Amino acid sequence: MTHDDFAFIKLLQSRGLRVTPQRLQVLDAVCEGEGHTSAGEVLARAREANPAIDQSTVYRTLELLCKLGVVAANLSAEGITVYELVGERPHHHLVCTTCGREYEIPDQAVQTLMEAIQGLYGFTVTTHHLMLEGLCQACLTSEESQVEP
Amino acid sequence: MTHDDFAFIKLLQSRGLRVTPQRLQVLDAVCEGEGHTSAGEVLARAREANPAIDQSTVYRTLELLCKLGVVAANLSAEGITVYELVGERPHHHLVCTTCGREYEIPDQAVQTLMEAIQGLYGFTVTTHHLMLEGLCQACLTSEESQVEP
DNA sequence: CTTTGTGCAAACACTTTGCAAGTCC
DNA sequence: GGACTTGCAAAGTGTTTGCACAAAG
Repeated sequence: MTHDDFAFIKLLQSRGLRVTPQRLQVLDAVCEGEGHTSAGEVLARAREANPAIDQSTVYRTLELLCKLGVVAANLSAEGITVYELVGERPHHHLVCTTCGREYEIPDQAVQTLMEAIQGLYGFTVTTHHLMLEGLCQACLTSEESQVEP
Repeated sequence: MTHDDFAFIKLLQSRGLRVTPQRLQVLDAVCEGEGHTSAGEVLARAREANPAIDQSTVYRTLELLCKLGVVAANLSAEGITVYELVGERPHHHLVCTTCGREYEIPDQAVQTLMEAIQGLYGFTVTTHHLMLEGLCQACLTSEESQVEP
């Protein structure tokens, strides 16, 4: 997924925020990443464009992007915060623990679970993004076909 | 939920591991916590019994307890690792973001989701414990009844 | 020119590690 | 006694903060 610099610039301006090269570089860096990107990866990627950019700028900018609703923050299974562009539709991710690939799944299946929880327990789930770990089909079949050592 | 010191001692012995006061204290500390307990809380609680116990001992013991299958580690929404005693049945947690209370829900509803994911995407989810954030019924009604400031 | 944002450096919280001394069996 | 554990202290992550200088509007 790619983003729209122009829309982002207008968004910043509409809030009275400054348009700086660093902000554009951080947003670019998040976009370059497929799926979820850690702050460290964003920093590394942003430094390709601007070697002088500081980690604190990256963290502050990511926080800003979250507040603006441009990116979303989530916890990875290792406990570090990962970021991704906010798309049009809500969705969730399946992360393969073997190959590391990420698969997007639509919200509807999960929505059913959330509604069931609401109905049964009167609990309104506000977690809008799940990252489920597991084994993807490709890794599963290749694992079955070989004898474990 | 409480635990069985005797069973734990036998488990340690059966593996050729030493039974030390620290190990019992850490297990006690995990048990004293309702629901999920962070390593820091375990340390604090264990120090009530043994002020000299070290943080590294707590971390090492928690790791051991996980390996033995006595406790399970999970990530909290804030990204810190939390521990809980392994109960008989698989279950999941609803954590209220307002009052902090935790509610246990049985595995079956969630299991349906996992099976649906398996069927639709061929992805085998290995995440066996979910912590969903949200608003519990009590907090929801008290929030509705008062005007937001 | 004023306000906002950046880089720098230091501090932070949580967790892990190496090693000598202590403890369990 | 010998192997396993602990405490201590230090280092390692990932993240946050205070502040002077730089840059945007």
